Amino acid sequence: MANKAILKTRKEPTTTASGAPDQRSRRSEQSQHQILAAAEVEFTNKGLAGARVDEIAEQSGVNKQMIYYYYGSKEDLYLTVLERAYAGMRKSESELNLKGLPPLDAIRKLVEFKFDYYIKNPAMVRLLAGENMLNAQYLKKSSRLREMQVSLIDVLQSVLSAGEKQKVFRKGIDPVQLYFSIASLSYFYFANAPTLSTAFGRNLAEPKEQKARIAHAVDLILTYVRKT
Amino acid sequence: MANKAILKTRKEPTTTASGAPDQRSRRSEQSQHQILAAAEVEFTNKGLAGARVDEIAEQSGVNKQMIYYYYGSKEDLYLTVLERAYAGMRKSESELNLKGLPPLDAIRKLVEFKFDYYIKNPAMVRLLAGENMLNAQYLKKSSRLREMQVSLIDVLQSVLSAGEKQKVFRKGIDPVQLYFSIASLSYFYFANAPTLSTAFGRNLAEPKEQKARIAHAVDLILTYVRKT
Amino acid sequence: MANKAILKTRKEPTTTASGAPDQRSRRSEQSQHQILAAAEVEFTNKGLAGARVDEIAEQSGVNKQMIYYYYGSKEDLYLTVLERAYAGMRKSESELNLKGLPPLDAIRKLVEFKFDYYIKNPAMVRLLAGENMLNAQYLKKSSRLREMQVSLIDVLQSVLSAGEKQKVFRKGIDPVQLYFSIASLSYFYFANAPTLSTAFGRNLAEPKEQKARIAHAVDLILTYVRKT
Amino acid sequence: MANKAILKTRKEPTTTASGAPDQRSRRSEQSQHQILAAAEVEFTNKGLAGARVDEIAEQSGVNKQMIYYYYGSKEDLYLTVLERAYAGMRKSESELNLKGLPPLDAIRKLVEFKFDYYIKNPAMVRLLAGENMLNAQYLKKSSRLREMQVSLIDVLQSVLSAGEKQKVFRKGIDPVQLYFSIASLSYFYFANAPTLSTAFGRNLAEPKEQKARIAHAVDLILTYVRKT
DNA sequence: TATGAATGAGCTTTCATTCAT
DNA sequence: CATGAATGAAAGCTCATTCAT
Repeated sequence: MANKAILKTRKEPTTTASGAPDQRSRRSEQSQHQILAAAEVEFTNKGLAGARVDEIAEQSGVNKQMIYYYYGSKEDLYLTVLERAYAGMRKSESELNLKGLPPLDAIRKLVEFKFDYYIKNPAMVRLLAGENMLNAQYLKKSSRLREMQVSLIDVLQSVLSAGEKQKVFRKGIDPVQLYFSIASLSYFYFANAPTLSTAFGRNLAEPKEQKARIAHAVDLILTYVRKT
Repeated sequence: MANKAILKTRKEPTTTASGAPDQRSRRSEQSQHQILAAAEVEFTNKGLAGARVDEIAEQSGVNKQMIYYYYGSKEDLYLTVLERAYAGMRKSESELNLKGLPPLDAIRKLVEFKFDYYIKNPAMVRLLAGENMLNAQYLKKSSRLREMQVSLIDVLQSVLSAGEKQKVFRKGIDPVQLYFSIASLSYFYFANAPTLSTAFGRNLAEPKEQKARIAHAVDLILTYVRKT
Repeated sequence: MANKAILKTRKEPTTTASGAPDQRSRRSEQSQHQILAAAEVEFTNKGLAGARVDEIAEQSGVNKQMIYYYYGSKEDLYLTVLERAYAGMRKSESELNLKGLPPLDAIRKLVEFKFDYYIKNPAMVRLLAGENMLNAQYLKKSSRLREMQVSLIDVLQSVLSAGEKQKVFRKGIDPVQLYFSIASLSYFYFANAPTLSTAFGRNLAEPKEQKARIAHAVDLILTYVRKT
Repeated sequence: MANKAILKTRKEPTTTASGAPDQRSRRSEQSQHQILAAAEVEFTNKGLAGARVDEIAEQSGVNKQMIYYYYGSKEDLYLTVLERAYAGMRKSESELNLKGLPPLDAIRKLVEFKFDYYIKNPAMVRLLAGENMLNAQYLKKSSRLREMQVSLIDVLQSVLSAGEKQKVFRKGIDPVQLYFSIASLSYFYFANAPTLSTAFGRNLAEPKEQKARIAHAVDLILTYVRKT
């Protein structure tokens, strides 16, 4: 538990040391970074229950005890990995700048961005899947995670309003429902690639398959929002 | 491993005993059924790695050894649970009878069915999520699972052709892409309900939310297929 | 434990039913025989600790419970196998009829018999090895086994006396020591064949190797007893 | 399996640390040594199948997990015990220095050495017996064991040649056959002491019995090699 | 900070034995 | 006599965590 560890010995990870870090903290930062990198791989591949602390230690090249020194427990380490993954995604979303685009282009870009993000960050899909298997209990537990806004809804609302005003979009589109749909189309493809590839005898990881899928999704969404 | 167990002493589960089962086999069947029921709950809630054989034994009210007697190993039991879940879903799909309906109604029914199935069989979503985390390795391993056809594609193809002929559907819709989209919309909603509910501060498990979601999904898909 | 079982439900094995056995006892006898045959193989191959009751049941084609019905416990079954093996060997020894032969021929025959017996009854060697690993505890426990005389010592004594009288043997040969030596030469070769074959890169199970070995042993022993 | 463990996390036992071992490795070495000592007793007394890891842990006074930490598995631990026992015996054999002795003395010394070694290393006999029950499978598996030469054959060959040249030995003695005979006489006596003591009502472990036995064996072998 | 060693609870699985029919 | 089902103790092994330096 995160709480337990904090009450005991958990060192605040030296993520953003103000001023110039000396040699010691630089080495420390490197260790922490290596642990996180290995942990992300391990948790991503095997989930929280399936992940092994020994494996993370070995893969990171760092002594096992250091994991406890820096992160307190396996669960806390998992939480840190999860927080960073969410933070990275939120950051990318916030850098999208859809508002400046023509509404149709904005929607297209959003759909493509969603697919793109999972292609470039496959860990995210699996971390989400794992966290959902755990009923989002770590997401709920983390104050840092709870603070992260899903800013896209507001942006989407703006885009929809603009599109409506410009008479290119139909009226009354619920931004949350639309966002869910866009999220569904992108997430599902990557999260279920293993079973789908097996059941359909196609390799969904191939770029060609991915492009066709994205094109279809864009088509589907744009057809929906467009004023007929 | 299924193979290992079969090579040893695994009893063939008495699924379909020809003729009237006597008292003994009836009790045996009951034990097997109780094990399966408890196993489904456990694997669904915690995944393969997180599931505990002890817990399955306790919840099923059956001696732990019986699990090994009937199913050989934890992995084999998981595989059996997975096979049954898939079989149940395929069976439901095969009973859909979409071909007799007007094309638009058929598509609507298919979308609603997908949502409905997950509402009534929440285990399926989580088993799929878990199996995808394991890269579909058990799906690949099982010959029974590999044989199960995804019959819906053919049906969907027929419906699309009919709709096209009747000039109610647009031309050139890829049935697989459309099926993926329908599957995405339904699966995502349930698989990601925990994180979505947390992040959006809404309880997606509420019937009202579900109905709104289904309506949106139907709208999205029908708008797409309809000839404009 | 044999004692425990006898106090409870152990059926006296129907080994020698006086008069004509009816159908029931014939089937019973067959079951018992099949169990014993499979048990001998299992205990011979794996020793008492390594043997599996399940395996004996499967190999014998008899229900596992029958093993307990007839023999009480795994240990009792082992004891029965051991007793029968010893009895068979003692019987063969008693049928040797060395006394009628010229002393030198008698000794030669004894040596050859010892080798021969292990060739034809390889189980005996391994049962002896196993029982020695257990510090002969079952041999000690069994009254039937304790009663079995090693009649060969008396015979050997007679042969040595005769040889001495006929001036073909040296004087003062200790029959027990000589017997031990003969037993050593034969037993060792078979009991240690696996490690010897491996360490020396020769296959001691080959007839040619065996014949050479027997010839040497005969030579060794006869050279010893002969009057010079 | 040795391989499996090595592929995983088995620590290389710190047998010969170059340089001065610090306190930490000294404690580690002690733990490893205690485990080995207890394991030798357990495997010697009960064989591989009968031995209990719990018992080894308890007798060694070391946490059970340490056994897996240092040796990987029960089988690997057994293999290590076996390797060490063989290595010790081969080392003693190599230190015999028979070549400098008069041929008859050399043979006598060899016979006495064989008996002596088993008297001083009773574990060896039982480990050999156990390994033979397992068809020498660990002996075969171990590359270290396969490399250990049975140097005595060469030495024996030299001695026999010298004896022949000096006209004290008969011609044409096969060194391997002679070695087998010497090995038989010594091994059998100790390996079968439990059953022999029981069957003959004598306690073969008594020094007096042992001395008489050795004298007989020496007599037997020397009579054989001597030129008449 | 860093490391190897150690711990104890708990995990999956095995096995001899017994029950109930 | 015979059978499949059931039992409980214990086996080998794993794993997150902590100790000691």
